[in-house]
Amino acid sequence: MSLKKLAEHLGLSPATVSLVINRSSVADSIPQDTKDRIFAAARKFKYRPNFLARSLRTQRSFTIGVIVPEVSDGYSASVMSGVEDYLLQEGYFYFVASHRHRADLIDEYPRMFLERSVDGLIAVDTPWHLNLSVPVVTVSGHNDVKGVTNIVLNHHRAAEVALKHLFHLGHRQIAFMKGQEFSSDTEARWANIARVAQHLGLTIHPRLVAQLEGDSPSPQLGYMATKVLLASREPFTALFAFNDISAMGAIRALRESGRHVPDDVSVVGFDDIQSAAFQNPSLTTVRQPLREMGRAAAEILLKRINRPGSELQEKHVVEPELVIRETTCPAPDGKRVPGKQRP
Amino acid sequence: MSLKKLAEHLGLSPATVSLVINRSSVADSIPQDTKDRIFAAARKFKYRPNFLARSLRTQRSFTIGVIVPEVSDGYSASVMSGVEDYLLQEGYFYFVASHRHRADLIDEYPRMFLERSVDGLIAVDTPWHLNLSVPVVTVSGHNDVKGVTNIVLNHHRAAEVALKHLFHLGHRQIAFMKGQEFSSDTEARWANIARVAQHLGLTIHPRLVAQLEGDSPSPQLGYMATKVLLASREPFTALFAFNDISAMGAIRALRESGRHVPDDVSVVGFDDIQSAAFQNPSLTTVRQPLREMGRAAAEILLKRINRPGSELQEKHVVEPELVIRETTCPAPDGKRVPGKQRP
DNA sequence: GTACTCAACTAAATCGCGTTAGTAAAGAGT
DNA sequence: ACTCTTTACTAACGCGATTTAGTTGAGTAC
Repeated sequence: MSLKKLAEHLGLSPATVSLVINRSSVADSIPQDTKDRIFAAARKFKYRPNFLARSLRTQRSFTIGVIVPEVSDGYSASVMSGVEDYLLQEGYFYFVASHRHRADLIDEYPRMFLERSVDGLIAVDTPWHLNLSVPVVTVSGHNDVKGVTNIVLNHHRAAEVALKHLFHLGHRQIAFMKGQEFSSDTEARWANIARVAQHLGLTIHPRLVAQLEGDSPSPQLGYMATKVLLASREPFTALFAFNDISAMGAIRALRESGRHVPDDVSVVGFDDIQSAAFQNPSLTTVRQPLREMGRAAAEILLKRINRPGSELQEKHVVEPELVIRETTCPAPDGKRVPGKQRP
Repeated sequence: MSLKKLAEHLGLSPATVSLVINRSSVADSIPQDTKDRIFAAARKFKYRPNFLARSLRTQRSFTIGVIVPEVSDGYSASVMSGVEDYLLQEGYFYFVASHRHRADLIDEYPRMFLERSVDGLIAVDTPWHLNLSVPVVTVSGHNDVKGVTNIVLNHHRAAEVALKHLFHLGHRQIAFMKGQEFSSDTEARWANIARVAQHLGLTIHPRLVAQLEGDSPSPQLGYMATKVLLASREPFTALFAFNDISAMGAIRALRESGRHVPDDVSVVGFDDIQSAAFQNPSLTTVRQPLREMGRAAAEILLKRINRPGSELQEKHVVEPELVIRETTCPAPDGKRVPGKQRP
């Protein structure tokens, strides 16, 4: 059912029908009963305007593109969930594409999105350097491209709550995991850990810093990184993992080496993915409000699309939250800071 | 950059440029050097045909709609990953929408997809009854709508491998979880469990069947269902959970009640999601090839879109696989079937 | 009676492309 | 010299809407 046929059936011109259906102010002078007739016919024939045609004409597709490392990864999926929540509610749809860390795809997909006339783009945990003709919002990462809004965690606070927690439990020999270089969070996270450690008077032993190796996040990466840590024979009583997934692998490696979690080694994760609470022992972790970050990304993007004039918000900072569960406890050697430990 | 401008710049008509770029056979008579000029100019101006216009004209959008219960749920996300894999490779893009079990959205989203001229639809774990004007493929579930292809697990085999495993380990008092009614898998799964149990001579005690209650899959649901099971005081030595997520909750509930997994109670999950392998103890589970199911869905859908004449494949069955890990062991009461136990 | 206003519409252009039917010019055949 | 083919294109319509700049007829003012 097209506008033209509907108009023909009504004995009106397509123009009139279009104006009425879109509630244009030009249609103000059209009498109510004509309008009613039009609406009635539209309902009767289940008329739905063709989005392609409308988008072609108006140059607005009400579609946005989302690029993520991998849809099935819990991090991306949680962010997407928030993005979707807001977009659908506002009548927008979205395309998704997973680049799987392939540089060519990271370049290509945004172009393909533009080819398909998206009104804007959201990039999740993806290094960004392009300057496109549509608004772009990135989630996570330290992107300094002019003109893109960045939704980012307060990394300083995240490092602070985690390290202070461990510090107050008496931990002094703390091992760390560094994320892969391609993750846009890696750098900011690490810089802040270093800063907070210094502030607390903690020294980070270089042999207690393990590098996560591998493309797709999997417990396996944390497992292997922890094996390296253990092989160095440098003692540690706590481990701050890069994320919950790698923490799971780490716990397994620790356990295989005969260490008990948390009695021998405390472990702190990052993200607070769903299953973190149901690990055994349940995971102490720094929660990132991923859904909220996705929602914020979508909201800010639509704002920028619909008010092109307004000044650009370069950063939107969200706050982490320490979720204390069962993988952390006082350090075994008893170097407790008097009066400061928490139960 | 549009066709028209490109043509103008070349001193040719848009028709010619279009024919050449689309490698139409009508362009056979056009000399190679003209073609070269056209391609060179297209590259120079980075000409990309406008998808909206092309789709409007050809009535093919190279876009498909995917409807899932919730993108951030691992099950949907894994299937989507497979779907995406195939679609992008074939030059298709896709919309996603999560219905979150709201009946109105399950109705509305497919309509909105059609409004946006998708060439086909994939529904993941979603009850289906509509008969649409485009090809539809559903993943999982027992949909008997004429004209839709259904990608489905061999549920009989799934029940068989799980129950035989437990049976051969000596388990006779086995507890079960039934999925929520809205999950399209629930019925087929349960029917087959009953069938296999009967075949093995196992009786299913009605008080050892717990119902999962709640919309979004979460360990919490399994936790609560297991609490109910325990409250019945009916003894059991094994538990077949509805999925891995609920198995995680179940293990916690069992542990809280003082039971040890697997020594007191063996647990079998379903799906084999990523974190199943990294639970402690790691989860024995019936693996569903979710990615492959997604890929198959996409592949079959595109086949149906591109060969509208070909006869309809109503079902595509995929095989489950038992992954034996650490949550199952011989039954404590020693009712082993001689010569049949596996280590 | 003329000019002006207003209500109720509509014609026509446009968005960017695909496609069919056709045309003009050159060459080939007789 | 005439017809026929072939080559190398192009005009024009349509896809399904939106939107601007009118048009028409009735009513009102003077």
